[in-house]
Amino acid sequence: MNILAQTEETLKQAIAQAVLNAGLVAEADMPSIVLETPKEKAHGDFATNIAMQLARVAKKAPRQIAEDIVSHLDKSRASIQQVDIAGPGFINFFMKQDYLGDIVATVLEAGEDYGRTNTGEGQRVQVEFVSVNPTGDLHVAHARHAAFGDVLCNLFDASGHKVDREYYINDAGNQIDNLARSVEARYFQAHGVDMEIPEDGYRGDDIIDIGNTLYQEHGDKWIEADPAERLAFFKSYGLKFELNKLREDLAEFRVHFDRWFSEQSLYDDGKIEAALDVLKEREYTYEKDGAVWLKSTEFGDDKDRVLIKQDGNYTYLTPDIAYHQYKYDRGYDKIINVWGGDHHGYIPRMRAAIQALGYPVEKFDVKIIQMVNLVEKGERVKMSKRAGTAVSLRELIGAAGVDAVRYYFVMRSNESQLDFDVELARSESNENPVYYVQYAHARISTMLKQAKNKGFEVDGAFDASLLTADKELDLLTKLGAFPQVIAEAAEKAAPQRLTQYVFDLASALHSFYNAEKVLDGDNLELTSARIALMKAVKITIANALKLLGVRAPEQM
RNA sequence: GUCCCAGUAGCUCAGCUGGAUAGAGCAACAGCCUUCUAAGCUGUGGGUCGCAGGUUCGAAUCCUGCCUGGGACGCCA
Repeated sequence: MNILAQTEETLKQAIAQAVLNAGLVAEADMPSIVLETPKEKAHGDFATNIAMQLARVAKKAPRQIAEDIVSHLDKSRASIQQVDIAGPGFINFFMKQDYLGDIVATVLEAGEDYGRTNTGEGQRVQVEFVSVNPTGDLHVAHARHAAFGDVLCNLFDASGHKVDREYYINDAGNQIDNLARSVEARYFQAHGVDMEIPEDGYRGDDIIDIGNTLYQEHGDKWIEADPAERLAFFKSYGLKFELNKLREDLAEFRVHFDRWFSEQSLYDDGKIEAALDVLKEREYTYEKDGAVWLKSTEFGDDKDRVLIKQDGNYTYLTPDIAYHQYKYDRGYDKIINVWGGDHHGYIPRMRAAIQALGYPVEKFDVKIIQMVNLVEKGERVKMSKRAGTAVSLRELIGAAGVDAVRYYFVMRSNESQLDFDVELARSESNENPVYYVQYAHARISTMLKQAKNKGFEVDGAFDASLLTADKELDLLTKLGAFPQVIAEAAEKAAPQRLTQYVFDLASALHSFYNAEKVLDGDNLELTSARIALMKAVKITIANALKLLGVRAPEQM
């Protein structure tokens, strides 16, 4: 439990009690008390708008209500120093100076656990993300998915959820046959035969690699082989090759999955049949034009969807329904999919399918990641995966580094399109906020080293009440907010809150650094307190960066 | 035509459950290193929050309509 939240809770209770004592409203009609931290210092440490909220019910002017509340407030209860009424009816609270005093000790004691909360109450969350077809390289847009999904999972974990990260491998559809035929063409090309890549084939460099590797390992063996046998082998070979590459690239990007789930396994284990049986039993399917349809319109979809095509094959949707049934059967409290903006139209039919299966659709949620446009010299670069002109994740990492790429992609709202300027990400300059934050961490490291070298007590007792300078109070307030930032970022699935926070914290640190001297031989008491403060800031920045999957360097 | 996302400072973007004078970075301008890392700090200028209505004590935020840009509307995946 963190200090700030406790203080706020006590304060809220005191306010609620005052409202009741003033007879403004019946207990049943009591609105929830909202506390905010004002931007202006003149508006106190906390403020509430409760008087305005009550204006209607109590049929009184907000300022009058505010006065009633204040006169019934038990100031002794919550470290309140002073209360003001301001503006249209805000009640501003100025806290006793030491209300922030325990924060440093709390942070130091919690260490790398500082910031963790249990707001998730152990709920089990499953997050499926990336899930790129194993037919080519991960490119820029996938990097955004990977960074977002991974940080989201970290946030869930840090806020008391139990998370499973899952990658759905599309290893059963047409595209895998296309992969096999593309590999075949590259294999023959490696042999010197000018076989063309099929129309729907993949033209990425990775396929050339596969063809060459295959040719080196197997020589001419497959040239004269039975075509069906050859394709079957090339399919499984290509799949393995691609999956390994995906795994390695993601690992390098510091993204790991708890489970790689094979679409093919849904066929092999009869899960698709089972799901179809349920849909049929519940009478949400019908036959028309030689195909089997799902009555998704009964659940708000624009039109019904085909489950089994005229040719007897499943559409993409069908195994995916079985997959989601299986997710539900595993007992998750939340099932989250991270999809690209171009798939948003897929959401209504998936929701419909879940309801048709008889499962609670509230558990299902989709986070949409909008497009990434690559920008070079101010102009958008057209990318095409099929044509092989997309910039791969690997190239991106090579150019800008994992830290910068991850930070950059999580910095903005996932729902906004993003222009990614390669040169900007590449530039190790002040345009890159990740360096700014890392620098703050490294700066503290250096200070602490200096402190040791100069013989200051680094791990001793300290008196936090000496931390009264503006910049210190600013740091303390920000430190105290960290657990709440994590909880809110998780709840709203908004990792950009975390980058924003850690940037602000770094900013406060730099500002403090330039305003005050930490190591002061003439004031050992204050020095001890400030060293403790620095350690707390360092821990908090490191914890935040860890959630972002960004390194916290000791020196730069 | 229907649906989704976006439109906020010159540029890139934040903006919480509706709150007080709408923020940050970059760019521009003016300062700060014999002192713990100047990859930093301090200050200045810069805004009809796309447009028009509505809801209310109060709207960048919620509702409706419209405009602009992007995306999606398949028995592809």
